This record gives sequence, structure tokens and C-alpha cells, in this order.
Amino acid sequence: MKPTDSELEILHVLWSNGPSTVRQVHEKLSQSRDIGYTTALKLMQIMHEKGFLSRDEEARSHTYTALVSEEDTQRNLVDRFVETAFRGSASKLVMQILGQHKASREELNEIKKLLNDINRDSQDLTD
Amino acid sequence: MKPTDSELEILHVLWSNGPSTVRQVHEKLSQSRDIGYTTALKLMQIMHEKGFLSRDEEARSHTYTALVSEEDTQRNLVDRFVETAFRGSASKLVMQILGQHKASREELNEIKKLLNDINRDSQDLTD
DNA sequence: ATCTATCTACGAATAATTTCGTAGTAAACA
DNA sequence: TGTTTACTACGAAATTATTCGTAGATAGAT
Repeated sequence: MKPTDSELEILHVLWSNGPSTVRQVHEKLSQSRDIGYTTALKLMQIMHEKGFLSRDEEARSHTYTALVSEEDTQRNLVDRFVETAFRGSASKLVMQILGQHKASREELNEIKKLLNDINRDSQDLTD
Repeated sequence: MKPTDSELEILHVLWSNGPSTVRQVHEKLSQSRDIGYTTALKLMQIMHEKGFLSRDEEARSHTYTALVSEEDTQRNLVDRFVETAFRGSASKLVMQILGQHKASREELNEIKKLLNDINRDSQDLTD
């Protein structure tokens, strides 16, 4: 299933900080936007019901852990996004980004390296 | 403003087929999913209110035209998507797609060409 | 002229998301 | 021990998106 935008915010916190309590997540979210504590709590409870998070109820303040990996989730989101926004053309999306100069020179070089690796397998024709 | 998924479907029809009536759009949408005529009508009326579409009311069946371009819209959507799903890292998104082998060899070569053009301006270091 | 098909407008039901207040409980502290 | 603090659970309001039915008007066909 697809996490909502708010749910993604929470997943990002858990992915970078590891298992956390509601308070820890709320503190993090508060840095970037206005959000009440019980709002964060409710969201995490719903995510638990949905199976996105596991919950350790040993301590009074429960500790939540992401059950979905960042990679899998992003793969899923990208698939959907390519479908709805680019009618299935992943390369059109890539071209769109690269054309916008949204990547630094280092990043471009990294991407190019990756491309070279891929092309090595399948007979590169451009160079 | 951000078009919803349903609105995007309609925009795609108008982008590829040009100005169309509700009936024409509905016929196209019906090919890929179940949707009532008045649902399509309502969606297009709302999109008109939101400023996504213009409407020619000369004839009894109104003709709608997209007021936002495919390029601008996709740029916008990509920006949002990179922000919410990849915490701002466009290159991570690109790597994700390329790593998935979602592009054909021809597409990969096209992308590589584009990268070469970009690098030409800013002193390529990888080759 | 009447009937039928087609169109728009509009209201409203449904569902999903986001938000927070309140209540109740347990821990920590004074 | 009694009070304050921190936590969960729950209900519910507000918002947005999606859906379609019905009503009314207009054009075209018989």
C-alpha cells in the first residue's frame, strides 16, 4: 500500500534515526513544520494498523520501527509516479530531471559512472 | 497548484488529443477504467474552476483546453515528488530508476548523450 | 409538434486524510 | 501520599477527492 505524504515524513524519520518513540518523531517533525503531539501519535497508530510500523509496548512510551524499507518504498513510489505523471516513461522522467540541472557536478558524474557500468554489459554505442 | 491523479488523467488526454469535449475525454478514459460520464464532466468542471482548463461554450457541448503545459506540470510534480519521496535528492531518484533497468538501451544512450552535453559545459572529469 | 437523446449544472453521498481535544492511566516527583 | 507530568486511546471535526444521480434545457429526429 501507498503511504500518504504525512506517513512518508514519519517513515523518513524512522529510516534515518532508527526505532523511535512518538515523542522523538514529533520532536523531529516539529523542526520542519507545525504539528501537534497527538497528531503525530495518531498517525503512527494508524501506520501501525496499516502494517507500516511495528510497535514495542514494553515501556510506557511505545517504540515504533519501520517495517518497510526505504528502498522498497521508494521503488514503489517511483513506479506509481512514473505511471501517473509520465504515463510509464521512466526515461522521460530522468531526462526531465537532468535537463533541469537539479544535480550537482559530482552527482552527474556518479550517474554517468552508473550508466557506464550498465552500458558495459550491453555494448555501449555512444562513445 | 497540484492536479490530483484523476485530474492528471484528464490532462494527459487533452495533452495528447488536443482540445476535446467531455464526451471525447470520457470515451478515452473509459478505455482504461470504469468511470461515469457525469464523473468526467464534474472533474472537468472543477478543473475549469481551478484554472487548469479553459472552456469554449459556443457549442452546446463545451470544448475544453489544457491551460497548463505538460512540461511545466511535470516539472512541478517532479519537484514535489523529489521533496516528499527522496528528501530533496534528485540524483538519488535518478540512480534509483537507472538501477532498476527501467530504461531500454536506446533510452540509456539518449540519457548518456544528454549527460555528455551537460558535462561539456562544466569540464567533464570522468572520461 | 412531440419524443428521444445529449448536454450541463448541481447536490450530495462516500471515502480518505489530517488534525486535535479530551479522557483516562501510569509514572515521577515533591 | 498527593500532585504534576507524560503517555495512550479514542472520538470527532474539517478538508479534499471521487463518484454518480437527478433535474432541466436544447438539439435533432420522426
